[in-house]
Amino acid sequence: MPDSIWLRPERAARGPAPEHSREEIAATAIGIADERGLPAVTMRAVAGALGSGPASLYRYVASRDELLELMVNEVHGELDYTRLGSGDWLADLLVLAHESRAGYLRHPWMIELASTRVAVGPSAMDFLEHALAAMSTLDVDAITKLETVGLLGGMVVMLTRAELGDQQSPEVQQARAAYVGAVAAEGRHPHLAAVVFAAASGPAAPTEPLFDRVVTRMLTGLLRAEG
Amino acid sequence: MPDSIWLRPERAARGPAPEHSREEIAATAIGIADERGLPAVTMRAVAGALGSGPASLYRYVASRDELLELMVNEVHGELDYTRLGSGDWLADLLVLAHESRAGYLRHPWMIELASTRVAVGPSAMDFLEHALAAMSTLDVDAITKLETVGLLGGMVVMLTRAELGDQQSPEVQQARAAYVGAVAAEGRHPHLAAVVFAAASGPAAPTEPLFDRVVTRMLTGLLRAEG
DNA sequence: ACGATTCCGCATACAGTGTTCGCGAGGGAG
DNA sequence: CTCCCTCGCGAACACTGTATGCGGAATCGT
Repeated sequence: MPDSIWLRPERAARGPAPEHSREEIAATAIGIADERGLPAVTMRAVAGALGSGPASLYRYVASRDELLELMVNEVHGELDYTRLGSGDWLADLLVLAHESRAGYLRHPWMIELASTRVAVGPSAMDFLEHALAAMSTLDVDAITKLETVGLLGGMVVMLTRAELGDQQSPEVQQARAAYVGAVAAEGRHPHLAAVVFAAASGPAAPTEPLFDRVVTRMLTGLLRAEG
Repeated sequence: MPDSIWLRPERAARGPAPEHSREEIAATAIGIADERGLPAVTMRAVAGALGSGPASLYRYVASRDELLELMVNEVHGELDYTRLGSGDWLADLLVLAHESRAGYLRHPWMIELASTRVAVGPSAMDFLEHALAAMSTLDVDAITKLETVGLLGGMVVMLTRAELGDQQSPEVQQARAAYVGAVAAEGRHPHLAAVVFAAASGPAAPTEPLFDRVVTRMLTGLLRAEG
């Protein structure tokens, strides 16, 4: 029995009205994730922030996964599409990429979610529609366009993750740095040692131009007329 | 206190010898993941397959995360670098990309792990060393090369995930398909509807050439002399 | 050769997770 | 008004990862 939360009515036809809306639940969960990270988004925590017990949440959501879907959808709903319609497909796709990136920067935990699951909700459908609209003048078959949107989304996730840096705890970072340093000092990885030395002296390169350059390269490569 | 498993000696200086090796533990966990998926890799399951209790595993590994690190390292150790050394940096990087992809295809759960954590272990260091060696003749600064390796790895993950298709359970897939169909039929997403229609009629496009094309495009874009 | 020391294996237990069951109460449709 | 459906939720279950403390074996220093 196919059962998507987006096909289920938010309010039942009969009976008392629910005390919370999906939007409110999503916003509450997002608040928790923003300030304490994704692992803190437990059923108990969200229910508690809503002022009720864990079991009550299951009246709105069939599983924790669906709760996460609600959160992702809400963030996708924050995106702004008013800068579209330039007439240039590449410019429009870059706008979409930047909007997407902005969402990830506002809610870093979204990166982890976007890396694992493919967003399928009302807001994701709107995003997809806009992306396809941007490519509507291109003479490429529909499936390629769909793949392009998928790869573009993945690329934004990758680049934004790199931009945000290591998401791990300081102890893990320190442990890894110690190990990499040991390997570099050990002498059997000369190229690695050179990079470690260079990274220790110079600061991180500016990431802003990298984003547009990489995305543009990929898109033009994918959508070249020759297919 | 920095504490990486790769800096900890596998066998202590004194005391009895451990009954299992890290390699054996990793192989056991990999076996479980291969046949029952990553969530089935619990401390109890791995310990049970090794013929002991859960607490024993913690003599070898400080946490479940470290167990996963062992698994990732083991798979990276399967890669074959004998096809390198062509003299052409792009060809060599493509070989590395294909080797990496082969590892993901052999162990699909690796995709999920690679999406979340950055691999840092002996085998990952070897991979990195080979990648940097391939780019050694290029006149690009070291940090850019490092970024390139990271982006290349992420790209391979993305493409291989797309190649493997939806990793979700059939019920979830069906539910999502039903929802997308409903949105397409609803009429307010014309471009989406067109793609859904096209996808329903034609089969999936050949992914093989896509892989090389996308990777090549990205690499040449990143490593252009103009930087 | 022989203690002293150090580490291994493991039974047990704990805190915390997602999730289910079953009930009483209250609102909406007829 | 009445019936029935739905909501909220206390309590419990099956798990998870992880900590503790112990007996005994292997190794080192002498």
